Amino acid sequence: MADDEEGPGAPSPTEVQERVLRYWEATGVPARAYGGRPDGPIFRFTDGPPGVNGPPHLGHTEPGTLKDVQLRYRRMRGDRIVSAKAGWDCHGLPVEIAIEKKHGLKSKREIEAFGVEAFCEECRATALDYATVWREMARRQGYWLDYDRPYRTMDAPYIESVWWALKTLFDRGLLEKGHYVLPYCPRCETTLSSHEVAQGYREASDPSVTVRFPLEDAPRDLLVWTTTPWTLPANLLVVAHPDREYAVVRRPEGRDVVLASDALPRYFPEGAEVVARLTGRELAGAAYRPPFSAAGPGPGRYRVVLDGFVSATEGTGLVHCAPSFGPDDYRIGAREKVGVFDPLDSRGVFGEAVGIVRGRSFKAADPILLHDLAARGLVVRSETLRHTYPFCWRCDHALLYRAIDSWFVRTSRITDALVRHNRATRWIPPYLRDGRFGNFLTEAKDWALSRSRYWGTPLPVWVCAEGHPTCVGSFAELAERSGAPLPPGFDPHRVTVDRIVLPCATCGAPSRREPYTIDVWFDSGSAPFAQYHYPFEPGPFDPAAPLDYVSEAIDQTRGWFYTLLVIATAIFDRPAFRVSLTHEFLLEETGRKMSKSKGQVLEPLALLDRFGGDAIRWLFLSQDFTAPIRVGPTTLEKAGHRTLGTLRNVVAFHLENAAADRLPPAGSAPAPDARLDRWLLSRLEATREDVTAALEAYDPRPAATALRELVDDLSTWYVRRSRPRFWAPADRPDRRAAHATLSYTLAEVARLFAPLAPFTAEWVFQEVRGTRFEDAEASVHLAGWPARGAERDRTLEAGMAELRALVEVGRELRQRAGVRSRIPLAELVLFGEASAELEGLGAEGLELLGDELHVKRVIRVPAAARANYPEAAWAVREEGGRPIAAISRTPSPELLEEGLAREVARRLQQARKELGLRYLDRIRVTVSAPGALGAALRARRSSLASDLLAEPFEIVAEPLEPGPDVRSWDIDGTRVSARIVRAVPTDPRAGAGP
RNA sequence: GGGCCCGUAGCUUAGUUUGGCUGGAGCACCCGGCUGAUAACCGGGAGGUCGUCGGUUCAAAUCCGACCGGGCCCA
Repeated sequence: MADDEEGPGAPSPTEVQERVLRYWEATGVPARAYGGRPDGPIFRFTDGPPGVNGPPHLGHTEPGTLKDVQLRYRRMRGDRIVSAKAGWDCHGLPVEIAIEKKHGLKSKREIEAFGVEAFCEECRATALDYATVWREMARRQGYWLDYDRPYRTMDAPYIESVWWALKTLFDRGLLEKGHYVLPYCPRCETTLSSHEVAQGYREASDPSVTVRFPLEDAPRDLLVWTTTPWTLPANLLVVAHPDREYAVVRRPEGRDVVLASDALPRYFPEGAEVVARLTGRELAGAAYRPPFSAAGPGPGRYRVVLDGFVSATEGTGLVHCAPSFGPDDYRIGAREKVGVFDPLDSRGVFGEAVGIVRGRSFKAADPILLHDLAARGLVVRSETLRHTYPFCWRCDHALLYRAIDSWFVRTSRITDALVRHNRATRWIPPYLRDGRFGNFLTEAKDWALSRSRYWGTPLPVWVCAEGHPTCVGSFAELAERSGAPLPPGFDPHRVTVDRIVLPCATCGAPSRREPYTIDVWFDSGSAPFAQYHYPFEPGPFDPAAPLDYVSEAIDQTRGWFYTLLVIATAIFDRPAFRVSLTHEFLLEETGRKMSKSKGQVLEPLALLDRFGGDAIRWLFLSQDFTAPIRVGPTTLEKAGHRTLGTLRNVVAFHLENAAADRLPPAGSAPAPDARLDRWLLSRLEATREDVTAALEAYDPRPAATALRELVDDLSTWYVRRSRPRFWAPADRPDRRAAHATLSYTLAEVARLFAPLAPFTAEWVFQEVRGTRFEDAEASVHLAGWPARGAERDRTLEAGMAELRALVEVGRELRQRAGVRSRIPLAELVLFGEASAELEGLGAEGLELLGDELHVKRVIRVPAAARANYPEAAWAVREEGGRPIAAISRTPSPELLEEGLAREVARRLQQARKELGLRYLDRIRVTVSAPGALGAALRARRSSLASDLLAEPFEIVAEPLEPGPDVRSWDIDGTRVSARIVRAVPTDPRAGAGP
């Protein structure tokens, strides 16, 4: 700040950020800080690995901020961070889809023609395409992790650890093959897990049709409702509810129809003729003609069966059942032993079995099938329904549910343990534990783990012709079982691993690898141990210890949080994490959802450049991030302003003031006498307590609030009230005490801010301590967390709060008296007994009050007679019918004069400022003021001159000639003008200027 | 249809767990003041059916119930 290029005032947030980044990078501060103190208590953390084959959006800065606050706090506290590694999620469909697009590949057949090995190589090459952009975003928001040595889910050691985990599950009977109905993406030609599906629900229009199923042995038709006409060719059964009543309704247009009685109003006008009523049970067994004959005959097919799942609120109470295409359908089909019929190929296209839609994709078959049914008079009603439907979370294609072979993690067998371990974790906000997350656990379905894809961790299971599985848990085991050493630099991906044939562990017959990769969420859920190549290499991972802290967005209740818990429970039988801090998504400034697919994305790097990382951090931290937060240029502009901007300005004031007399930074904690100083130190300690408690509790919100209030107090009370002390000569003890107190406080404030606003905090710390951004050791982030400071003086804090309330009362009285603050008033009277707290401030308190309100005398009158203070002479404030305070209304001529002289002084100060002068710049002044005002000025000439650093300071009666150096004002009807000239130019360039 | 969360001034919100003074504050607006760091600050004004209705209570933004509206998750 001593540089002459830098003018007075605080630097912009961007300047602060640039300066700090340069310092950090030049001296290597982050690398020293990442891991915390090597011998400190362990703080277990894992960064959830983002997929980085695409660019980040602004929303990704929010979890980074919340993680970073806690990590910085822990480091300053002296903890060892395990681990401080960044991680990248490298596998999976997002990467594959990018390569498919690049080469115009449209199906798995085309990928195989292209060559799986080459395809995977390209996936590997592009998986981290945007890692540098992500890293840059972290850099500019001040998210400190080790990005030089990240863990990567595609690395061989990582995969080996995942294999170890899978083998552990396999040995415990928790990894099995099954044939179930699963969500399936026909474009990607693979199954998805339920938590992947959960990410992709959206509004869609589908047909809603009611179709006649004619009964074989009665002149009646069953009315069957469906929203998926394409499943009708696969129909094998109709399901009725056993206990509901069904009605047989006479229809003029054709045969009688059967439907649930309570569905009648939805289909027919009141008064429809009901010819019979019967229960579902009585319907059971009735045979019908299926709408299409594709599936062909089979035992038990095409009859009414019973089940309780039939909905009472939708449809006809008679449900079409195609066992291939729905979980309930499958269950009922299996129970009734009618087999399955699936006319679709792996791409969801109809084959030969259903001639009229052969070659059509499943959804495209709907209108053709409906047309055919209508032509046969079987369609009773056909409408369009808007409802939520699942789409592929990565390629956006409509999903279907189909029965298919898949490998499962049997999460349904460990539900109790999942629930128990979840109960031992702390969620912020707390309702997630038993709410959204807890509910999901109790309903946990088996985790469909396998994917029929290419770029992923290969499922380490080999199967012989007999179907015996052999699970491999390490590369050594693979080599041993296969009887041949693995090639040097063995890469476990497809196709290399597919070529390895093993003897079956059960029967010795040759076994081939199951051609699946696994769900990428198993990769990321393994991160806490796989990043250390556990259990193959020594490392800090402790199988008994949950992570101390994770933080992600709310959607991860179905994603990473979930897979972490499943894996921790199934393998280590413990909770996955002690504390989860979960935030809601960001909204655009307009309140709309931030969408990555719809363009209009706020470019995070540009915004971070423009407003600085601390602005966006503060935006998240000072609001309730458990609710959606709106972000945009306008909100960011304001975000850091109030608190961080004010702090920068206090520091700028302090620096300039200290530089003026070359006062050194405070060393240790000062022990000042002045009440104002002691009050500030007490407030500082109170804030330290609050911030520490908040961060100990993992919730930065109260910390941000406490810091904001401290900065407010610092700026609007401490500095303002201390101004005369700061202007005093440098050898005055009071000046030194004020300086030391402010210097010390600002350095401590910097440490308290460091976890939340690391750039601003670093700048404050360096500037206030005069360390000049030179030495890594001097970084605030290596400075340690503030220890307990001076004992709080709660009486003083309360007394000062009361005093400030009295100032507000006084201001109101002045307003009512109609006298501007610049004109001193004679007397302020306080009525009644002072509180003990206020009493504690002593005479100094009253002086301070008088000073602040510009009143010559403040007295306290215990027992007041209201009549002694008539309205004409006094403005009186009453509360509850009793007078609280009174101020004398009318200033004497002397007071008036003093006020006017002050007014002139103020305008001259204003002029100094407008001329861009610094504290120590001297000026030459000639003031023209007539009559009494002139006399008043003359009487105060010497003090005015020294205040204004004006020499000479002349006062004349005659008007000044107008000119460029002359300003003139009208002060309460008196014409005043002044010529102000810089005495000695401080800046050579300014001196040579125009 | 089920679960969870939310609804306080034009906007952002504190207060709700544990019922109690006149429901605070910031931004924006109007009037006034102050200002040798500040896009700062201070006083006054205007702006509130505390989503609606009902209940409990001496007392309800706060507790209970129903409903309305919004969001998210799941069927």
